Amino acid sequence: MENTHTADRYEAIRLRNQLCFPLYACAKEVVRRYREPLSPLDLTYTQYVVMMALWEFGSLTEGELGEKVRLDSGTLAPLLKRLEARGLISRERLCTNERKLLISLTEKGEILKEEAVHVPEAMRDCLDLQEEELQQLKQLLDKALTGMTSR
Amino acid sequence: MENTHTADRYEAIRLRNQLCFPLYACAKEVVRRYREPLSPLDLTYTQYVVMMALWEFGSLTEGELGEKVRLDSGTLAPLLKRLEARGLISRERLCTNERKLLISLTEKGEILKEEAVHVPEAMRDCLDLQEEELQQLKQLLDKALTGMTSR
DNA sequence: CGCTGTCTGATTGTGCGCAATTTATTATAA
DNA sequence: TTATAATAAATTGCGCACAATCAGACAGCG
Repeated sequence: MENTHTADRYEAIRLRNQLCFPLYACAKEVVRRYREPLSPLDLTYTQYVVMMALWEFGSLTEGELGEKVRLDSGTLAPLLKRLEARGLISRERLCTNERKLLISLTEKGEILKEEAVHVPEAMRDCLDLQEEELQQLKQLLDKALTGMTSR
Repeated sequence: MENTHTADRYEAIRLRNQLCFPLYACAKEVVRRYREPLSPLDLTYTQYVVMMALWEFGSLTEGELGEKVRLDSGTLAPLLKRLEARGLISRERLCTNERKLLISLTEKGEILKEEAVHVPEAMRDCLDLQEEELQQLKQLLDKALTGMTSR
């Protein structure tokens, strides 16, 4: 027993035994593969996620938007300024509460949604997994994420 | 049919229907949670991954190391310089091929391995999943990663 | 009214992450 | 044996990502 323990002393810090490393590597690879289908829209993956939130939920304050896409103000503020500079969104203070910044789609931003519907098709076969495995993976990730949010 | 198609036109770009978003969000959250257990070692998650590769495989060229941890020279070069500046690794050109840069652990870097063995314990309950689910998740991610690498 | 504390974003600083380009070295081929 | 091509890192440029800090706005209380 002691022997086994000694032999396995470093087993837990082997790369191949990590769960988080493939998670981290897989996420990076997927984001990298979004680049091509997103290039006609001239959006990064993160910008695409932000736009999806706005397409789905309409106008949101920066805080609400940050919750949806899980980004803080340090990332979101400059990103939103870039989207505003391109005329895709507007940023305006609420008159009822000047602290809050309301993010809304411009017409140009709304129109971009039409091009965006083709992105998921282009990404369909990105992960070489069966339909059942994809669902299983999504379910596990959603569960993991929920578990981490509530703690 | 046409009706259904029209109604579901934007279904695929809803945040909640994305597979890649929870993957991306989950990976970020996990990396964030590594911060605390890694702070005694004064390593970022990426640096930890690089050190794991060196602890496991010994000396590697920058190129080989990059393959193991899936990082390119643009990320790796400055990261390795920071680790070298802290005395954890050495960087030296091979005399047989001056293009290649051999990365090796210093004694200090080797010693850090002893502290690192406690990191996985601290992260054990990070993901609120059953043992079986964790294995399933790892298996799916490994498969997805393999599938993306070979294409 | 003025004080105090909280709320909401903005800013700052450091470190990835990666495409694209550059530099230096080695291999090859005319 | 020079040209030429391939290789391996380094550098550049831009955009996240996030902790920490800052600043303005609001709410509530004396």
